Amino acid sequence: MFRPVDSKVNFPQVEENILSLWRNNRTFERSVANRQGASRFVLYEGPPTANGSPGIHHVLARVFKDAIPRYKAMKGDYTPRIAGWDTHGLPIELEVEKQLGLSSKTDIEKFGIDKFNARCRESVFGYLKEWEAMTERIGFWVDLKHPYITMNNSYIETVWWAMKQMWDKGLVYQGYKVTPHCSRCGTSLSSHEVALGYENNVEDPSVYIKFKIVEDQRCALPIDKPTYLLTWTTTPWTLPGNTALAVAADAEYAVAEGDSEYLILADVLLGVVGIDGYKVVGKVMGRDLVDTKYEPLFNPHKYGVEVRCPIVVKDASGQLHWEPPGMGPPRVEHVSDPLKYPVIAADFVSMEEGTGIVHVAPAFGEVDFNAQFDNPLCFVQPVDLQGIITGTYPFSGKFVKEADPLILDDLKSRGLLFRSEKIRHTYPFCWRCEAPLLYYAKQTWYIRTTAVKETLIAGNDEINWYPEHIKYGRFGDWLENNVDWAFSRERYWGTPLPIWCCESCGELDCISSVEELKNKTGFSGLKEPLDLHRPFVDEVTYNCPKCKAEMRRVPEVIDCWFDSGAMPVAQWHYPFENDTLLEDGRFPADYICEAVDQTRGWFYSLHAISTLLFNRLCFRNVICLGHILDAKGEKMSKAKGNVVEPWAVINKYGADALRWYCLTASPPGNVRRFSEKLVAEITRRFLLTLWNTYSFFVIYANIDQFTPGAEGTPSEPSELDKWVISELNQLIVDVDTALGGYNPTEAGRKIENFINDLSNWYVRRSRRRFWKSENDADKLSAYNTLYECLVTLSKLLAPFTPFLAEELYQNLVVSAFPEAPDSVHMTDFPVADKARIDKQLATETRLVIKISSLGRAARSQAGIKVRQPLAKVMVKVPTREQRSLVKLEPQILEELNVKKLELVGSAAELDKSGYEVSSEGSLEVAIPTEISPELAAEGTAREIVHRIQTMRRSAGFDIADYIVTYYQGEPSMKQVMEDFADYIKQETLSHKLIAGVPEKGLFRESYKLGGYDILLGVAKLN
RNA sequence: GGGCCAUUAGCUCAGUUGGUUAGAGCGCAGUCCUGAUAAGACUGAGGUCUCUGGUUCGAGUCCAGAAUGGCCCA
Repeated sequence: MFRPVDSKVNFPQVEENILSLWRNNRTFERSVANRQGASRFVLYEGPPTANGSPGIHHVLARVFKDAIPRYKAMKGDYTPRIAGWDTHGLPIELEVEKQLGLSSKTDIEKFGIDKFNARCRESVFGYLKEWEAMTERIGFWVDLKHPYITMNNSYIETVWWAMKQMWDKGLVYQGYKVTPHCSRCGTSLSSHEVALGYENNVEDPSVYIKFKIVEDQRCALPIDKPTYLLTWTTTPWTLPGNTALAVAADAEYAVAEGDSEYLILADVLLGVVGIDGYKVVGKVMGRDLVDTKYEPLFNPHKYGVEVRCPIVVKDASGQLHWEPPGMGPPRVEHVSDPLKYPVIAADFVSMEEGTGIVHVAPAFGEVDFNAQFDNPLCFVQPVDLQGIITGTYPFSGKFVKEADPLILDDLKSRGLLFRSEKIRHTYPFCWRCEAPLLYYAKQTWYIRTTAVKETLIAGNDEINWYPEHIKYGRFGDWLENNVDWAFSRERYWGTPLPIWCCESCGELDCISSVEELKNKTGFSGLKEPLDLHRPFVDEVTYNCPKCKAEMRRVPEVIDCWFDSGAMPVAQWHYPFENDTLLEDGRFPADYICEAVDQTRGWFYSLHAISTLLFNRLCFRNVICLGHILDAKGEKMSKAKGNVVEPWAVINKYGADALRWYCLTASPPGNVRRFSEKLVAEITRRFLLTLWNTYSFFVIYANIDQFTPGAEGTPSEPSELDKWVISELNQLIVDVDTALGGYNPTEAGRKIENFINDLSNWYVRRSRRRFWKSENDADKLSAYNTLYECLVTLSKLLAPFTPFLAEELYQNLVVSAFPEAPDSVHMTDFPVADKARIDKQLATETRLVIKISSLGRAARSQAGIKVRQPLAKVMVKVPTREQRSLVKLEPQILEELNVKKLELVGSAAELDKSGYEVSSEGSLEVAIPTEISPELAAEGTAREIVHRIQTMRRSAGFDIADYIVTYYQGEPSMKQVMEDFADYIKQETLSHKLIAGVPEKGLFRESYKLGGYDILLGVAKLN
């Protein structure tokens, strides 16, 4: 006996039961352990940034992370899966700042870095609990008891080791980077924070400035009047930092003559700028303006500001680098007056706004800054980190925005301001304090990833990307445009940069382990218990190996992307432990899966770090997921209130419904719109269809005491059985192939189609076989067949809907075979028996289904219900398909409720009157519309059976209860009851049919059938 | 400003190497079937396959450009 199954099911409840079964039996651990010794399949879990509750997009990723290893485990691989948590980083700091009401770095330092970091540590743990609960509930099997945690000392120590490897290879250097900087908070902002603070309709100056040419190299400009290059800017305060002007080489520039001067600007922008009173007297190509020299607007020598002249050099690998790329203070070279700045060519010059000549200030803009790599430029920084103008300008000491009008006044007085207007545009502000952000070049630590660029690109060739376009698209492009990794952050809660610097001579030293640190001469300051975070490691000092002065740690921490990218080694505390890691199969990963934003995040940091450290690939296969939007296609955000809460969905529909949605609803790489409706639809269309088939099987198998695998009556598979078994084996092939190719979506869709066919054709056409009273070979075959389908399905579904699969398996297999593995997740993945795949039978059955469909359409057109038997159905099919039809004739006769099938050769035979025809393509199906009295009587009998069946159900009888049926009606009704007595008794499990008024108190109903009245009553037999 | 992806019915998605009349599910209207079914069948309404060019005997499919949306980077 199988445990009885109610057709009314509460999936969340079923899942909770399975969860406790797994918990009690330690099923996950055992499903891994029982494959020990087999070849390893490695999943790297990209550690979620534990700075908030898990959202629906996290569920999506975790479901994809789960499905593939479950499949591989069933295929026989050893698949330990380790959880991980990303615990460092700015998002966590910001959350704590908010909790504590702090708003700047000064605030944090006043509060105390030790106390601040302690709060960060606490805050992270709060979220881990929630993540663990979610992870377990959605059935993501991963070892949560032994996770790697990026803030652990052992993890940090490996990150230090990794850093030192790169240091020793000469890949770490200090350089400059332009970052969005908040002058009030005294810190850079991450791009994410910048995105929070954009404001539209900000009023700013829109000014045209003239730069006077002092040396004309190539284009023979007129010399009778001064000549000016006309530029446009919205940030006048950056003008003192100007050291170059950029033009587009291929664009045409106009030389316009005015009363006392010539102006040069892009020809196509003449109309936009508007230069009334000037006359175009010549044209010059941008490339011919290059190397023209002009006079600084504000000569830094004159205003006490340093001029730095970085030098571009070629390194050993042929790469160009801006000097100083190494350690130590930036090189300063004396440049004597007269100071002249150059015109350069650049591809960022826009021909859509401005003048086609772009003001370049390397201290203040990223493109400006990067222009130095192509051209030797001076570097002038007249603004400090508080946003105050330095030097001795007339506007020194002012905040940059306040200096704007003073700068313009000064230029105007010197005749260099061509025009001054206002503009409204979008500009970023600090989301915390609303100060305008300044793009500002600051010193930063870099990893020279460009040194291994070619290896990074070559390594990518070996990675399988799903979807494929990421490989040479988003990821490949990213690698092609590789720039050195700016990996330091001026923050508190992160892996401290393990670099110590001599206070006196500037000597730098990179530390690779705690042990190494402790062995330094003059070492002191390390407290127990050991905590490798700030401020504790900041206390550690030792003697400079060169000058014996004190070595102190540099203040920065490491970008948390470096933490997570180091997980292949750091999770194992390599090389301090697990030193065989690289050879024993634990590296690289076979599979990783994250969303598409990780191309520049984790996908890159993994790839880069493993290439830098080992010159090896880090992952072989990667599924790259698209983002989830709300039902309207809008981004989910707390502010909009359109965030889907995963718990709500899971508690209502269950984890399997959500999992199935994630895996099959749309291609994984696409953006998807999520709505609860779609999960509800999956429950109805897929899960309930399967459940009903399962519950149907259990109900009848228990009535008939079917025992799977029992000896006895030999079963004789019908054509229907052979067909569904053929489809089942084909399904195994398809699902296996798709999952092997990292395509759960296609695999799932195939399963969905099969379950539809199983329920809506196999079971529908087989119902009578289960229902009939004889226990013959045909019935046994039906049971065996449906049983095989359901058991195989439970295994095929295990990676997708692990709960439902387990429920089926426990009831259908474990209960009947005590020696079987005690979980579906410990079984072997089904192997197709290709001998049982009959492609011809599949095609033939498709044809039968099609003909049945056309037959029903013809009935519908004629207005004759299926319950009314008809004499025949006439079918026109191509000759070669006629034989198939004869073989499968019984299926058509029963489905269409007709007495015989007639094959005809031409349409003319069908097209006579008295017939209703329905056709599609070359297929034509016709039914006679005439109903003989005999057929009508039989139809009435079936109608009566149907009514009695409905009454049985309404009366609440059990399916197997025997009853007595009473009837009273007009003579024709009575006649039918008598003529079809055996049939009616058999179909309705009526022990007797009694003519007479049904007793009062019985369940009774009166009907009008074909114009005649009949009163029916049913009573349960004791 | 650059790159990648998407755009097929009201909604969610299929649509193979270019080849009959572009499909499914949901939703809507109606009819039917049903002692497994919260289901199913049939019919109907609903498509300029985002647009514009091009290649071809033939384009939803290939090419070019544009629009809209999303993501990433500036």
